[in-house]
Amino acid sequence: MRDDAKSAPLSALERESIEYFISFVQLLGMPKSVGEIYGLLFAAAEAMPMDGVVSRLQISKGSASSGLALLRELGVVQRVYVEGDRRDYYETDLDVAHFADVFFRQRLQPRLENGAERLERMENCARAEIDERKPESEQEPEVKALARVRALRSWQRKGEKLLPFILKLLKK
Amino acid sequence: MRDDAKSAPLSALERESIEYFISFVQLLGMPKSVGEIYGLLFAAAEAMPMDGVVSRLQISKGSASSGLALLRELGVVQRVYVEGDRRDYYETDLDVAHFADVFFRQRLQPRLENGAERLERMENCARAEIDERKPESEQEPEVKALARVRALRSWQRKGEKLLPFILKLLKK
DNA sequence: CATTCTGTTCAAATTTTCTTGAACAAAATG
DNA sequence: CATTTTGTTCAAGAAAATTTGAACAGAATG
Repeated sequence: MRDDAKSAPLSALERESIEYFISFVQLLGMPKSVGEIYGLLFAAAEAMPMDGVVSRLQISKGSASSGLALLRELGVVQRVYVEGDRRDYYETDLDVAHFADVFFRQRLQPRLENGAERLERMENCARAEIDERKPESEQEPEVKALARVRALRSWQRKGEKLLPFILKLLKK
Repeated sequence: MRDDAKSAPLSALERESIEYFISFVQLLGMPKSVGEIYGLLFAAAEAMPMDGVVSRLQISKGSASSGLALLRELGVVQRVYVEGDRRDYYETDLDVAHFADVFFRQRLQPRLENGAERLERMENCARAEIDERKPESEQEPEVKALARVRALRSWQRKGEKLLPFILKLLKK
């Protein structure tokens, strides 16, 4: 039952790669361990089993398992078959774009959609507040509120236009 | 010494605005309270003192103070003078873009720069590893590593090109 | 089949991040 | 000036996110 401290220390290249991807995934709001795993696999010339990930990065089996699952779900890590070995092996292709692509689709897009709904409601609220007070002439603040909602909507639209553009740029 | 529970409850519009900006700032990795404050100020027709923020949002003075400081630093909230009142008042203009702009400049840009340096080092490492083993003919994996570093660099470049474009689009 | 090996799941522990509130400084007030 | 008001800072507490590891399930092995 061989255990920890048994595998080669990380090479300089691997360390750099790992740090590169740690900061990358953190930018996308993902946990550090996911970046470590991806960085290791990216630097690795060969596909690697989960054991390898665990022993080289000194992380727990649990983290490795769920990190790899996530990366696989994102489509940035693939499982490969290695003849004569029962274990699953993992590798990355060179297409880092999936990462960003998934980020935009899964984080930005839902946010934008949810934001659009909320804006709709905000506009209704603002209008309702104005109507309620029509008799009184003290309409100022409510009108201002409506103007704000409209300003916000214009930003929301900008975001909505930006998204497909970014996605296109990521596709080569 | 009037204290908590003294101020009007949030209107529907304010609640929506607050939730809108909570999710927005969280996307940029900022704390919820910052989104609450911004959302309240955005919906408010009038400038508001820190007390107002504290009592309407039911957050602590500390959070309000540092949240407002951050927002001011980002340039998305301004301090305004109100005659006959000792307190500072705060308001937002309608330019939500600052937010995103700051995000890109302060988060993405440094990451890209740091990433570029790291890539440099990675390429050197990869080359060094190749040279070390030149005598042996078993060069395969090292060459592969170099190819990977180069692939990564091409993605890095894409990011670098994307950034100014996004910034431009945000400026109206 | 019983055993070993591989990988997943999830509750508990840990770490990180955010919030609170009390202490403080500075400025205004009377 | 002594007092009150306003706002900041920062250590301690609370909350949220991440990681661990032990228990488990299923597949391969002999």
